[in-house]
Amino acid sequence: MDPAGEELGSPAMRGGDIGRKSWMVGELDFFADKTNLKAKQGVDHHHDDDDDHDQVDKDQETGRDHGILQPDDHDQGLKLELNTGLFLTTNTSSEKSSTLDDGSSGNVEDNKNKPIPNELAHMQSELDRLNSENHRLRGLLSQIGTDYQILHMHLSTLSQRQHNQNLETPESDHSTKMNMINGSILEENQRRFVVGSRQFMGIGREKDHEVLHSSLEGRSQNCASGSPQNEIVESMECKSTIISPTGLINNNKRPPSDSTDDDHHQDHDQGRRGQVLPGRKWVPNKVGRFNNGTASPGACRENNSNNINNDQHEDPQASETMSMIRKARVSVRARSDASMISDGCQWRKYGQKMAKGNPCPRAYYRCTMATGCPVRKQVQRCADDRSILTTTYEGHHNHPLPPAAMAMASTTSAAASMLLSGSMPSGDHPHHHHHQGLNFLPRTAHLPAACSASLATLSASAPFPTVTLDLTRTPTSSSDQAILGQRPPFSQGGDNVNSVSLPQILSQNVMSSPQVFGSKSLGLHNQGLLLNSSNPHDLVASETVSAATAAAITADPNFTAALVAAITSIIGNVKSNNNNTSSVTTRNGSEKN
DNA sequence: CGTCTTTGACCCGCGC
DNA sequence: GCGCGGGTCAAAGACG
Repeated sequence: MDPAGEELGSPAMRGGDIGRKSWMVGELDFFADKTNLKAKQGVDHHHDDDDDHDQVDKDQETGRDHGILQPDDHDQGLKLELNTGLFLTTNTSSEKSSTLDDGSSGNVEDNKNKPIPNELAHMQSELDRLNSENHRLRGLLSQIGTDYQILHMHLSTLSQRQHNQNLETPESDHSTKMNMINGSILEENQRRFVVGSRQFMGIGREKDHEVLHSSLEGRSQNCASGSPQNEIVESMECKSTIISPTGLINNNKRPPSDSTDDDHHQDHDQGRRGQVLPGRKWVPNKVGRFNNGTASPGACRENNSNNINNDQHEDPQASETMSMIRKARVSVRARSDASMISDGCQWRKYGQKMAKGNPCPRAYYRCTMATGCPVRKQVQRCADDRSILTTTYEGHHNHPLPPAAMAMASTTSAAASMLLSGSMPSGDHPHHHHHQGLNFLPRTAHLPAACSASLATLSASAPFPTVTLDLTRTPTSSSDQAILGQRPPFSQGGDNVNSVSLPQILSQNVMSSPQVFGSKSLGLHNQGLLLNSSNPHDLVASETVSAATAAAITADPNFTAALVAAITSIIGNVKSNNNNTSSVTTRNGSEKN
């Protein structure tokens, strides 16, 4: 974490500031804070106890400071879950009462006659239960951490081996490259989910958290310095270096001359200050165009041809694939009154055009969090409904991101993962499909029908394949819920602590950004976000999102940004789960093989 | 004074 | 070859 980030003050950096606070939230150790736990129980069972009011007030303050749902959320069970960081208990009163009744054989009359001892007994039993749950989860977390480390080492080894093979045999098998790419995407998703759930749960020692965080940030930063450690996570982003020694399509690595420590410091300084340093300007895209494949369509095409022409060792199919990755776009539709959604990154407007067929101008922004970052985004209001804001992201960041921005940035990788599933590059270029603007999936898309038809669409229209996430639509159908609740493929067995569900995402972001989400979170949970699972193993499949909830979500642009990223990741994982099928999904949800 | 936004000009690819 | 549309550049003005 960048301590100087607290200096962020410009409007453009507030998103990053929010994201930074989310990490701070993630460092809270709810499990270690037994007084906190006790206090929560006091809130749960002693609403009328004046002695606890002070503590409740403290909890309220704490909750506001850290973005925790407030006790005045009428759902006390939910509050308890969030403060333990897990959806361990039911939030329905009936289920809660049944839980409490489990430990007592007495009847209601007995409770009336002996209210205090019974309540104490209940508290004690509840405390014991939570402690045991606590202990179990610690064990699970430890196991997950260990598994992750092992997996990461394994992938690193494989990646390194593959890297060496690629260098030895330039015309390596395309599928192998694809495996590397997809592997990196999956690994990235997994990393995010692990970290995200860890952050959400707020469990684990702070030291562990710091180690993990620094490790992750280190990997990200090391990518710029070419450390072999990064080749898993960054294999896709750094691939261009391997493919093209000329650097013509070097999308994410600055030229060696730029990768100095001074530049790193400058980048960080820029991020801390929330503005471009004096004397620093955006690298002209005449450089950028040849340095990345994410500029204008012409630049992309020019870039591709340059790349292919200048690297005789390049596998044309792999080159095309990489081009597709770089050109893949993620479009987000969300209702917002703001001029653009806040996604944690720092943007600079560089152009505005009137697009044909839309009276609303289209604004062009580029990321200014680091010199030469190739990421751009377009923001335009929908012609039909001007309350809908369409934001299209393109490219990959070449710098470490604040958590909030990291979530959104991941959409590109997820999009690439989706777009690259199957055999897209095998001569069946998406340009040939030309189903412009429809919810038509090319045959390489494996999203479940309901998902593609409602929440996310893949457009293979030229010149860029685009994933569109429509948050203006409410996921109310059971199939939608199934999609949103689908367990990520890396969630193993009965352990769901590293799986991420929509409500977890919601709660996570509620907790992450108190200034923005603190009050709204109450509305979210009161307006139909149902967390009605008492069994953690069934948690993911049992959640629904109401129309009111979706409305509340989409009304908040910041919230939308994080949500979109999370949904995209889930969709990407759903895709991975369905990777053995090949289907075409039409707008009405029917599926053809 | 430095940074950001605005906006007209320019470049490029594509379709006819 | 020409026109159109999308995307970018860069000078000038606005802003703090």
